[in-house]
Amino acid sequence: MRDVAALAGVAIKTVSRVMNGVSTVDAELVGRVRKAADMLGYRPNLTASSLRRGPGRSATIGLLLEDVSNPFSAALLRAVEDQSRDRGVQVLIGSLDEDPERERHLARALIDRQVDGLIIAPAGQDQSYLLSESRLGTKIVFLDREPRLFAADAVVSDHRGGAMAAVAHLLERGHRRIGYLGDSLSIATAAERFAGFERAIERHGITPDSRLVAHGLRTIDQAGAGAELMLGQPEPPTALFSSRNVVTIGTAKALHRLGLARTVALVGFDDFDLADMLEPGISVVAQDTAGLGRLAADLLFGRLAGDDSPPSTRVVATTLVVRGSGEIRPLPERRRKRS
Amino acid sequence: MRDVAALAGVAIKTVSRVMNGVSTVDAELVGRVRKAADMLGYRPNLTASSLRRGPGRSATIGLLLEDVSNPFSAALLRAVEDQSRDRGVQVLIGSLDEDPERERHLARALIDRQVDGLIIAPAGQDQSYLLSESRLGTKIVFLDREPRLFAADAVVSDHRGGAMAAVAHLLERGHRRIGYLGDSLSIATAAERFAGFERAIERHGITPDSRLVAHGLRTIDQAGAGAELMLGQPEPPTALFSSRNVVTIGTAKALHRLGLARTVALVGFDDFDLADMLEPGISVVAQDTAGLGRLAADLLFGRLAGDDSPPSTRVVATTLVVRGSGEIRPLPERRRKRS
DNA sequence: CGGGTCTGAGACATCGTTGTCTGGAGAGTA
DNA sequence: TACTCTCCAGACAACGATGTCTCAGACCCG
Repeated sequence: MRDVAALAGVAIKTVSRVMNGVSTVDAELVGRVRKAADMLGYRPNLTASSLRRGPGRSATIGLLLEDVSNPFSAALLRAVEDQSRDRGVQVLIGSLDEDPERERHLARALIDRQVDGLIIAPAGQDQSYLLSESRLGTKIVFLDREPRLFAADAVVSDHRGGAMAAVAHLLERGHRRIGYLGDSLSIATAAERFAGFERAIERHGITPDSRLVAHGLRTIDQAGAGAELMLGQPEPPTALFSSRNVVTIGTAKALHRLGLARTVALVGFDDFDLADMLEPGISVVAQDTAGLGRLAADLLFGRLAGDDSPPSTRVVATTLVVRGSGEIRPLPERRRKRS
Repeated sequence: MRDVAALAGVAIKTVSRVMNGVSTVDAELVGRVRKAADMLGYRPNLTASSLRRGPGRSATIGLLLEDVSNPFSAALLRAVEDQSRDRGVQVLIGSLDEDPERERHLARALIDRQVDGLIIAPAGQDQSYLLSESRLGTKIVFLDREPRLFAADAVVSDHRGGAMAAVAHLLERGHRRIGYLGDSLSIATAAERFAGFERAIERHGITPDSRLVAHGLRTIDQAGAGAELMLGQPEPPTALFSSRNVVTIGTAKALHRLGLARTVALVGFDDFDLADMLEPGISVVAQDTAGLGRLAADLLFGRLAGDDSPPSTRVVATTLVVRGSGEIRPLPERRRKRS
């Protein structure tokens, strides 16, 4: 910058004015400075710029997700990136892998890099550590899961409502023994979905049966094993609700292995690629991933633009996608027993 | 920092030394400073630090991929992130969507933010613009595709060799009319894969037939339409090679629609989730995505650590994954004509 | 023709750190 | 005891940019 100023024969400050498009600069000087900058290949140093300008001006935000290589997180990332691109904002990312320790660590690392804002899909049960961290002015928005012990905007899917809709769909088709397969209850979204499952069957006057509930399924293989176990019982379920796409896939594989893919109904939470290509197609409750990411980014940029209304949580609706597996009806009692 | 120094009764510089773990500080002072920093909730400003330290010390790198929400890119991202995490380095990301303009724009934006290094899966045909950009010391490594008109390290899959292996696999099963379905030839990797396809069939003494070649397929639907068109010809292919996972999926769908899934063989380039759950399972040439990402990150960190050997390209082997669709044999000539 | 207003460019200080240099205190040696 | 050497903390300047203030000159009006 000093060199540009020297070459153009003006003060450093004038170069700064030109680069920032300040209108009170003489047209001839603008031309001289531009030319000098081009000749020298000058590029402004945004690090220095954001240091001087102070908080909230680095044009960089942070995004912490469960795992950027998982399709759900990847879709959120892409939506946030698209909203940021229009504003010239860059995105720093991190994967948490359900590790609360890593959540704290990465949130700090990003705040230390002076991100203007942070969007977090939290792994832990307690975000109070952000109280001190956010004092420097970093704006924070939560995505997919609400914060605990910390007040901030959040954007979440209607986990409970979506789960209720899925289970109601099975109940309407005559199922009474519906199995639940899901991830650990310590994950807030899994707990919400399970709550929706319970509420739906209780509304139908059905008593929950602990033999038809499996928690803690984290991988395709675990889910498959869990499903086989549940279906191998004396009085197996006639329909299954799985609370997560990994679990849905594992369950679908198990049904295929057991030859029950056209006999036992299945509705999963979370859509996934190729769900429509399996036989039968897998019915799911789909989240509006693009909408979630977009809304979270919009809220964050709103805060950065000065919005200081009280924090609120936005709930985004889910959609039931009918593809075949969820529309299978239960076999009449006698035939099922005979088989 | 000033406040910490005041509270601990030492000079600012001593606080700096303590925070950076310089060993020549008296143990008692270290204790005092630590305590004061904790009390005030002091966090160092890495922006200022990297400004003062100069280039190559921001502990941030940039990663430009085709589209972070596509599983291939997402897997690369995750691998790079994992390598970076161990070194306390954060990752800025960007999606290029095959747009050379955006590639230049984002590369600049990241360099302006003083990233220490940049890993790029380039969209354009010409990376010479980086000559001037990289003068400030940013190290650059290419991933998935080699640079043009710019010398730098690159890590790529063996696109040509993998395609040849896939086609050879079909030839070994007796196929002579093998169709090619792929993305635009202007994409370097697609061109390489097509070259592998051509080489393999020519080695077998088969003359390429332009009716069995379709380029420019970018979406699942386009691929499906392309496959239907090719299979509807008077002398349709008995086997298909698709050069990309999106195309493979579209093609598989088309085969299902036409009832040919168990008649026409299919091998795709790129693995994808659930390829093993379809009927038949889809045989593919799989890339070692984790290995590609890891190697690119390692090369970059090597450069940042001072390695200044001449740039080189590393080629990572592919693996043929047998699942059923690629092992279908051609129907005897008479039966095929009759059907 | 003089005083006041307005426009636009430069000097200066500053953002939060860290590299370099200086200097004082303590230890070891002759 | 005096001198040198070592060790460690502090003063200072600088990284690259920008907010604030000042001031020179053009312009206008009475």
